[in-house]
This record gives sequence, C-alpha cells and structure tokens, in this order.
Amino acid sequence: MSDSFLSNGTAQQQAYWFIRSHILSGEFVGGERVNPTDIGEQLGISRMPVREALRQLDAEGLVTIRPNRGAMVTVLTPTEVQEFFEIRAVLEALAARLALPHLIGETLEELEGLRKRMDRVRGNVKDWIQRHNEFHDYLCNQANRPRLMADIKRIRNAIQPYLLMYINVYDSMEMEGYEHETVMDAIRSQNSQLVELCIRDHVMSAGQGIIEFLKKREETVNKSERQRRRQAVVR
Amino acid sequence: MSDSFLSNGTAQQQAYWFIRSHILSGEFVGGERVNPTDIGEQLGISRMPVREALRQLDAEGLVTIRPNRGAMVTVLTPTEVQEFFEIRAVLEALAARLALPHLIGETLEELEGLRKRMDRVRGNVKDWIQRHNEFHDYLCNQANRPRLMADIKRIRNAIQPYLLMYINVYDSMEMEGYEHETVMDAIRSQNSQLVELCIRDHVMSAGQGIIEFLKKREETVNKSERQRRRQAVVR
DNA sequence: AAATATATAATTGTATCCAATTATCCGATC
DNA sequence: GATCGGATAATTGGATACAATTATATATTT
Repeated sequence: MSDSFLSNGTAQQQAYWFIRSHILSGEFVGGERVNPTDIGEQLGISRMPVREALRQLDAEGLVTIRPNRGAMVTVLTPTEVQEFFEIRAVLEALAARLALPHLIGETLEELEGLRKRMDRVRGNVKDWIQRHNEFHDYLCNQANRPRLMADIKRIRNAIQPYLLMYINVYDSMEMEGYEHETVMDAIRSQNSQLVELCIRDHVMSAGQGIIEFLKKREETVNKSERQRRRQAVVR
Repeated sequence: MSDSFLSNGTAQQQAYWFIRSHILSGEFVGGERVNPTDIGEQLGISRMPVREALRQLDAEGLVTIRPNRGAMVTVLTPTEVQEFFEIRAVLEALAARLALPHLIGETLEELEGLRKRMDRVRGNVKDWIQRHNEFHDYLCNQANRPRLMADIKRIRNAIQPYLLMYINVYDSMEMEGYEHETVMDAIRSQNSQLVELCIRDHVMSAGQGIIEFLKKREETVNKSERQRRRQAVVR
C-alpha cells in the first residue's frame, strides 16, 4: 500500500515521510502553508511530532519555518534553482570521478544496461525520470561515499518539484538523452577529467531548460499578479 | 557577553545555539550523549524546545538521533572526515570559479589584504584559523551564491571539531600557508580552471594532515581499547 | 468605498503530564 | 568471577493545556 507511512515507525517519522512525499510529488506546492494541527489530524497524531518533522524538513530545505508564523513549503527562485543545479553538477561530477576506478567489467555493463533501460521508455516521462535517477544513483553509489550520496539526494529532492513542473508542461524531455552515451564513452575512456566535465555538462544542460522555463514562468506570474492587483483596484 | 544565547529569541533557538556552540568549540565531544532535560535545566526551559533544536542539529549533521535512544554528538570516522573534505574541496572550488569575474580591482586588493592579515598571526593558531576562515568566506561570498555558501559552512562546521583536535595536538599549522599565495596568483591570472584546481588542492592538502592524524589516532584508540578490555578480563 | 481600529479566531511556543522504551543496578546462578 | 534475569530508575515519545503571538473578520471612521 502506498500509504504505508500512515502506520510505520514513530509519529515523528510518519509525519516526516507524509509531508516529504507530498512536497516531492507536488501535492504540496511552494508557498503553501503546512499546518501541524491539520497534518496531525490526518495522521491521527498530535501536532508535536509534526513540528519536529517540520524542523528536520526545514534543515533539509523542503520547508521554510519562520518564528511565530509557522511552516510553508519552500519556494525557490529560478536563481536558487540554478544554484542547486550548479552544486549538484560538481557533486555528481565528484562522485563520478571517485567511482571511475570501479566502473569496469561487470559494473560498467550494469551501468550500460541501466542506460538502455532508460532509452526504452522514452515515451513515458514518469518512468523515464525513475530510470534516469536509477542510472545516476548507481553511478554515485559506485563512488562509495555515503555522505556525498546523501548531499546529492538532498539537492535533487530540493529541485524535484521544479523538475515536475517542467515536465508537466512539456510532457517530454527532448533535452538530454543522447548525452548519456557521451557520458558512457567518457567513462569507458577512464579519463577522470573528461568524465568530470562530461557529468557537469550533463547536469547543467538538464538544468538549463528548467531554469529558462522557470524564469519565463516567473515573468508570466508577475504579469498576472500585477493585473490582478489592478483589477482589485478597479473593483 | 558570550552567553548571549541564554536569553535571545525563542527557547528553541537558545537551545540550538547553545548546543551548536558547545559542539563546535569541542566542549561536547563526539559520542557524548546530549540529554534534553539537562540542557533544558541549564537554560531554564523545558526539554521540548531542546528536542526540536536537536532534530535540526541532526539534519545538519552535528548530532545523531536514534529513535528511542536519544541524541549524541556525531562521531565521524576518518573516512567520513575525508569525504567531507572532498565535498568541501569541490564546493569551494566552484565558489571560487563563480567568484572569479568579481575578483578584480578593489575586491582583489581586499582579498590580498585578508591574506596578509592571516600571515601576520602565524604564531597564534586560534587567530590564524579565524582569519583563514575570513579569507575563505570573503572568497566564497564574492560568488554571490547563498545556498552554496550555506552548504560550505555546514560542511566546515561538521569537520571543525576534528580540525580543533588536530591543532590542539600540533599547536601549529605548518601545512598550508604558502599555498595561499599560489591561490592569489591563480586568481590574478583569471584562469578559472587553474583557480578551481588550486582551491581543490589547497583544501585537500589541509585535509590530508588532519585525516592522517585521525587515522593514526584511531589506531591508538583501538589499541588502548583492546588493552583496557584485556585488563578488565585479568582484573 | 477605503482605511483604520478593534474584537475574535487561529496558530504557535512551550511546559507539564503520562505511557512506552531503554538503561542501570543488583542478586542469583553457573 | 562472569553471566544472566528481573527490578528499578532514567529517558524518550507523545498528548494535552495554556499563554503569547499572529491572522482574520468586523465595526468604525473618514
């Protein structure tokens, strides 16, 4: 059952996973207030463990808490999203560089298999993202750096809602795709500098499309915002 | 007054800064349990806000919470410290690369000033670290990337207790120092690739000394640990 | 009708209480 | 003397209560 977080572990953990998954899936959208009492009622717990979960999510960047004014789902400006892509790019590049010595033989074949698996579902965006993450996770995992992995995942999560917005509009990811073969070639060459640059480019070019989309959207939102205010004045 | 956190802001914030500063200063050492009731009594507050502060510190990596067994000051293995240095190296290198276009004219002179200020207190380790951080902070700040800055600071904090251990033993930092001139030269060249490599090397070479120290110490600790157990058996 | 002041409701911060869990002590047993 | 088991103490997780703060709705004034 997908609602397994309703009964698992401590109340704090239930709240944590509940809120987290709702943010990552886009059900809780940026700027939306997160009311501990409401969440608590939905889960059949009090608001105290929810508060603790919110503190943790705040530290992870998924929610923003302001003293005496509660928590809201974090809103990132396009510039901040760009910043996260920049960070992710160098971290994933670092992971790839460290993984490189292990990316031979069977492991390399496994990775190539994941790449092909990705190609096979080009049509279905949701599946594609899933497999795309699997490809990158496998690559990072070979670096055998749990802390690095954790940081990369944290940053990926922070920007995931914006990735979802993007694909919900375009419903495709024409961008990147072919690039993964370039990545594979770089890995096969066992040239760490090349791999590093390649992964960086790969991440940044994926980010570029999203950042441009967000910047355009920001303009539109600002425009309609101004219009709304003008109408309010007229009314 | 240095105890300003005793009265500032919400109880949660008091607890946060109290525990945080005690960990960063080394007063709370790795592995030590952090008892919410005790902390609460010291600050004249209940343990609930302390619990929340601990959740946040857990997410930041300074403490480790295990369900039903409370919080303890995080213990990092030498390998994990190394991992953090690796991450810090690429993040500070990224910051330097992004800052490079702004590192001209007055800003460049300011940075050079900070470097000289650092040199002037070579004898006093504590002052030197302080100024060393100022130098790196100024550099990072010029990148104008608040999220990146926050991540770098989080990682620096996580390894700070281990840096303190190191300097408490050697009471000097012969390592690095001259390297900062190399960094300055790379910056003046406005060659972003060079700057990136240079900062990475700089961070990693500082880390190397600490990591080796920690690995040696680990052996010693393990040895005396074994000895203690043997004696216990004899006794 | 817009702006402001006021009253009311909702939410937050935190102390306290109790049950559940874990740690510690102490005697019995091998 | 080491190990095990059970009693006791300490700690944690969580619910509830209440004061302080912030948000909202309403009334008042202009």
